[in-house]
Amino acid sequence: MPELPEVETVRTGLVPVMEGQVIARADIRRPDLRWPLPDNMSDRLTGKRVKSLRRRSKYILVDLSSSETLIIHLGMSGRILISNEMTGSFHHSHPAPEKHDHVVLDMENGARVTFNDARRFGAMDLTLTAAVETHWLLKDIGPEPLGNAFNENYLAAQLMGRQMPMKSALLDQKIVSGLGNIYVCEALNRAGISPRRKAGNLTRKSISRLVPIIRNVLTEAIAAGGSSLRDFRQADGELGYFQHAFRAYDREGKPCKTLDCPGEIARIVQSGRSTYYCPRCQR
DNA sequence: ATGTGTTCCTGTCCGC
DNA sequence: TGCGGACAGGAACACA
Repeated sequence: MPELPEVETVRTGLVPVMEGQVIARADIRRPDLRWPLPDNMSDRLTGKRVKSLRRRSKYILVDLSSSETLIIHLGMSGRILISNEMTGSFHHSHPAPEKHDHVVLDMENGARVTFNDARRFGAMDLTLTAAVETHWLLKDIGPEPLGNAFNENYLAAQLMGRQMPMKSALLDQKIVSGLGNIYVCEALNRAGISPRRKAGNLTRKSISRLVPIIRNVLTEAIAAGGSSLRDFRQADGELGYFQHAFRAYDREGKPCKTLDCPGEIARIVQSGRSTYYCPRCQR
């Protein structure tokens, strides 16, 4: 579930259970996700208070009282479940861990935060809070698409001279960070820009239209709680319904939703990933 | 420097 | 119901 709007939704869901709370117990159930988990991860989390939960691109940043920050990336299939102690039995307890529950954090308030990731493309690391921006995973990523640094001038400069298709350009986290396959398709459809268009060939006018469209798509998706695809494990945080607003993504063969456009959505493959677009109105 | 293809891993869905 | 192949929200890495 992992583009910017979904990650932001997860972050928002974690705030009430984690912020200001002490991590009472950290159960690291396997030593690695995409990469090895940090050394002594359990000890470095246990007893630490969560000062704040931030997001950078598709990363959740958990700032701890120890001056360290837990960096979390959900990869392709990562999700975070929140559970509370089951009452009614004499011993209050949580549901038994499920398959692919790799990291389980018990908060002092009784809430349990479980990181589940079947494919294990996700990642976690611990680093000094002061050094988060220079962490190897974060140091080269581009500006936040909802921030001021992402604007017409910036994007024009980034796209200038680029031969790659627009689809690839917007997926490139160095150009702008946080977009993924869904929201790139959606933004390009709304903007009437073909995903195959060479990035360097966009007109200035086209770029000036695209920037606010990207912002709007993301903002609307965040407001909808993100998009829920095949999995909707009801963690607080993944109740999204933006998938109902898709105009292109996963709509192959269906009518284009652009006003008065008689076209239908096509699916093509670009650098190994599905692209959905309307060949009629996206040029 | 740029752009593309491969790779990591597991689960699900679709056609036979 | 089983089996094989395609495909899945990401992105680092190797290579032209």
